[in-house]
Amino acid sequence: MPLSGQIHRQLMDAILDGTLTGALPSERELAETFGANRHAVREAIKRLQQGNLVEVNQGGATRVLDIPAHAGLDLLPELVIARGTFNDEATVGVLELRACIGADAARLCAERSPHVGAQLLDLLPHDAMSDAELAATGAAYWTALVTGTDSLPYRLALNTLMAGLEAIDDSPTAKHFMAALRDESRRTADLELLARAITRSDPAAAHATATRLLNTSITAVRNAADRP
Amino acid sequence: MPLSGQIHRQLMDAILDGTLTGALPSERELAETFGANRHAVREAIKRLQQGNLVEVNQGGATRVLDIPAHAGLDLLPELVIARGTFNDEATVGVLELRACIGADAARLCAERSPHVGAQLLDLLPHDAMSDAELAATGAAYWTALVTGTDSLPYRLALNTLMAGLEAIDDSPTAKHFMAALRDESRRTADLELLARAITRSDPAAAHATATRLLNTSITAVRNAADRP
DNA sequence: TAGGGTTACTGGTCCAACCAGACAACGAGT
DNA sequence: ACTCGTTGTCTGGTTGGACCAGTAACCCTA
Repeated sequence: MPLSGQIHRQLMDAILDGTLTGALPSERELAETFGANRHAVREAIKRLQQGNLVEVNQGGATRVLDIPAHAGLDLLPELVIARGTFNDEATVGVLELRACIGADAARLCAERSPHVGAQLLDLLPHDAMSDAELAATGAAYWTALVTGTDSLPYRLALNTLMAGLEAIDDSPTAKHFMAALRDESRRTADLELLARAITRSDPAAAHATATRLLNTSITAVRNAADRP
Repeated sequence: MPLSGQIHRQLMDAILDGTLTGALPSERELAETFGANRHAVREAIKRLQQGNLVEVNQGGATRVLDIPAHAGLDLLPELVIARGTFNDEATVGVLELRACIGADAARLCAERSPHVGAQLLDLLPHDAMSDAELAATGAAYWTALVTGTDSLPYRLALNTLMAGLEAIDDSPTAKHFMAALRDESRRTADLELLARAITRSDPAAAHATATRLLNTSITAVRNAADRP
């Protein structure tokens, strides 16, 4: 990993930990403590700034912002694996958000792009698939569905949420989450039902089926989290 | 605006225009064409990288990524005012997303934090309010409601969506959008109904009321867009 | 013609300055 | 003793030039 990337990560972790609050040390100081050049530090800070984690003032100090009040959804991947360990609460939140948006996307897709239903039928999982293939097929399924909404914001929201969920892979403490998501990808019956609802332009059925499908994972994960 | 910020903006615009595709010119070239130092260019590119707009490879070229496939929701502000002029289609998408998430947040808030209802009653608009006060009160209302979901992801989603809608301010071609959003903030009756549904822990009513409230703005905006 | 090595390009890092804005400490005037 | 302006020193912003570290294309050889 490039040096500026390492610095970015360490600063990010410190901010999410709460280790780093208020005013950051000066760029010159940070450069010295990290044993790096000031430019490397600046590039790291530029990325934090882009993520609305810090506020930079020429002449004044760079300050850490209140995360819940200022950060955007692109923080999800960091949140899910914050503090080095897996963060159950945040991940359930991501799944809830996904259920809400996914169901609405299904509705819009049924309204606007019924022809996508046929594509979705080609993206149903088989029993013979490996875990990796399963994940890829699942991602392709939802990508196609969301593309059918004809709405770039929905598409971007899917990207952001999937990035958040992919962060789970990096954490060994999250096996039950992975398992629950795999189980969801294997629910061929519901996935097919959803595809057919879209094909026949039935927004209400699409919404209902998607809600059921996506909420099942949430309860599965909740149960697994309670008895680990 | 800092120089690196200007460069960032120009590159971003060129990417969203489709003017800039495939491989970017080298950092040294860009520095020369912008009449700036290479470090300034690098900082701009670091921000593009953080937004998943470009892919940087040491030794190889920096390439523009496929935006719908890779960018995240934090791109919304840029999207709404892309190409210098206002982008109706994207903005309607943002409103739809907001309606979907806002209604779900209302449901969760009613389930988990009924006490927030009282706060919301204090954040109802008065007739005497100026446009700025109205906007501030509206923002505070939804912030309090989303905080009641006890879910950081929902909070971050709100931040991202509000950032997208605030970008409208910068565009003079979007008066009808501004007007529609102001009208929404003035719908005291529905806002109060929603607050009371939350107070009495009635998720279904909260969801329904929020949906009605938020969808009204969408149709209002659609009508205004058709007859400008 | 197929292979490998050289070379010219890419981004990554460093150093050492200097510019520009903010802010606090200090001293003159009241 | 208090107020207010000046000034010094801190902050981030920008510059130039140099070198390291990869990639990829090119050319020369077997």
